[in-house]
Amino acid sequence: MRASQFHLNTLKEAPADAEVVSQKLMLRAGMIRKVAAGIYDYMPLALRSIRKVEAIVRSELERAGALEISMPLVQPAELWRETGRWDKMGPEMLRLRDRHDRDFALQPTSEEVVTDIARQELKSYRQLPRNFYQIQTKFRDERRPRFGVMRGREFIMKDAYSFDRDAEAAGKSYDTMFAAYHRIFERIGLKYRAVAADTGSIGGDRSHEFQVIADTGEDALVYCPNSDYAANIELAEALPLAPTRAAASAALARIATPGRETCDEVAAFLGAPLASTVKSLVLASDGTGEAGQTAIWLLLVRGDHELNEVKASKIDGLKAGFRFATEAEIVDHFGCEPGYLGPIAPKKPVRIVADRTVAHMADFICGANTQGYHYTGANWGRDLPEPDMVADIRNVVAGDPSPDGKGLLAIDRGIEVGHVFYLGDKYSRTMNATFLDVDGKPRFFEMGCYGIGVTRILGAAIEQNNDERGIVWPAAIAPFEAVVCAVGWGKSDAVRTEATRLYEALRAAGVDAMLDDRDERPGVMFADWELIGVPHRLTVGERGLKEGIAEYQARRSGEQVKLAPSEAAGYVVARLRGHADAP
RNA sequence: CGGGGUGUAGCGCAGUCCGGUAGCGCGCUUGCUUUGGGAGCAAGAUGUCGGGGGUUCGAAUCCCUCCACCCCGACCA
Repeated sequence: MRASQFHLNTLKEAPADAEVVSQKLMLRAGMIRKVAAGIYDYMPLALRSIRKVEAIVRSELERAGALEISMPLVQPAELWRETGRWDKMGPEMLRLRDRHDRDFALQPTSEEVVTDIARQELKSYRQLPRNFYQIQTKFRDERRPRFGVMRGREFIMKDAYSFDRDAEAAGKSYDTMFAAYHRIFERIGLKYRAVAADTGSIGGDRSHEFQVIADTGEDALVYCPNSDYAANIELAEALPLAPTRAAASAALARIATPGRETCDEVAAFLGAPLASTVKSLVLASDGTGEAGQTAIWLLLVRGDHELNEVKASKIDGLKAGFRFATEAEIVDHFGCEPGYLGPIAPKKPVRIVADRTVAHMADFICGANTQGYHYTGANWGRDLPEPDMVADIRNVVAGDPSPDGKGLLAIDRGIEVGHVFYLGDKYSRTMNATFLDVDGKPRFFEMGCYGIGVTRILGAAIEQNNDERGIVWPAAIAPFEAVVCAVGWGKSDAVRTEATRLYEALRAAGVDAMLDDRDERPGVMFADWELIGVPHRLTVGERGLKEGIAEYQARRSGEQVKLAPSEAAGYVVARLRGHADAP
């Protein structure tokens, strides 16, 4: 490709509404254009990268035995009604009506349609296992789309669905896809981590997210550096930080703590460690109390810990859903406004759930359920009854013991770019999708689903790989692998000849190369290609040619090498393909 | 959905308080000069000032209303 024939449109300044670095850089590089909130044009540069990601995904999925299909973007409501998701999905699913007033949805995912395919196409166990995938535009009407392609409403996703005769076979399909995902992200060239993820209503332990490591990621990834333990913080088990409860040594005392409403403020005021305080969080679950009333819950975590809402949602009584209590409900049950709440003698009965660590605390500090007062020296069993329930309800923090007992946990931030999930018969059962097994009896398919956010990968790659000059693409998904910058294209026959020869040599060697023949000043060319993030650059100019050199520069390291023009193309090829004899 | 904010040229912004018919930088066009890190000079083009309504002799500016976008929160996974 020649730059004079290509479409380049770089900006010195990013649009003011761009928030994260990947969004700013993609806009500045002219890769994407915003059309509406969370909806973008993919310009030629972006589409080249997208196609490269897709090609890697395709080749690894085909190798894993998956078969590509394409399911409709516009899907009839009747299929979604079969599984109940027409109602459950809520406004995130964009709905539309056709001219006959029939309901349709823009696909946010395709379990219903693919299960419908399976129940019609897969009649016999002899046809199993089968794995269908598509790379398709998805639409999810996010309440707050942001971060460019990282959380768009319209995006490109690869979604695969496996069908097996039983759970064991489904486990093998899962493992196959798990391995394929590892190969995919290795080939793309990103630092990533596969972590155990929450399985929601399906249950079991078969769900992993593939997370690109980036400080700006929305997810927290917990891992143990000494073992293979890795989990999303939503799931990561928090052990009690003391193996047993120490004996009480202090007397209960009610202390005036005027205006100190947070654990931080109270600890500082009392000169006590934050870890000696207990934080009170009040939840409400509607319809689960006596006579169908709203039940009020008091959840206790140590002052320096945070509530984990996914874990809370697994407590009996909160499974059907919960919300934070209103201030009126809090005053009604505790006789006191938030800031001074505690588990000792609330005004009305509440269900008290203590985090494991809190259950092992002695002589702790908590609110006194009286405006302006806290207790110190509080002890379970002496000053208040044992908690109604002890559970793991907090987020782990770095330095916590690993659940596998092999060391201390560390935390990274990550961007979820892939998810593998064992579905069981959740969809096949509700949609009555069966095959005839070897014994001649119909059985429900055991299913798995596997997603990769193709467009999100671009954003994640940039979040992980950028510097003050712009994007630093991994070569495998860069829009171009190398660029030849011709300095003085318009006036020098020698430059034109040599730059063209280098470009042709790169192309002949299979390099996806760009020839910058725009006759721009060198600073303009360099700035453009550094912003766009092309990994390898060769510069040919009259000055260098007189000295018999072409200049190489690596985008990531900035390393510069002077080369004989005859060796320059080979040098780039060696660096790209990682040959052992690379200089 | 609640709260806050912003809409002026392709991008970044000033002008709005205090009404007088729109400007700056980048980008774009043409010419000349320049040519190894976002060139210089000169001449130009590009705006329904987010839309609609109102007040006024006159509205980017004041009032009403709608819309879009952004942020925070809640919600969702």
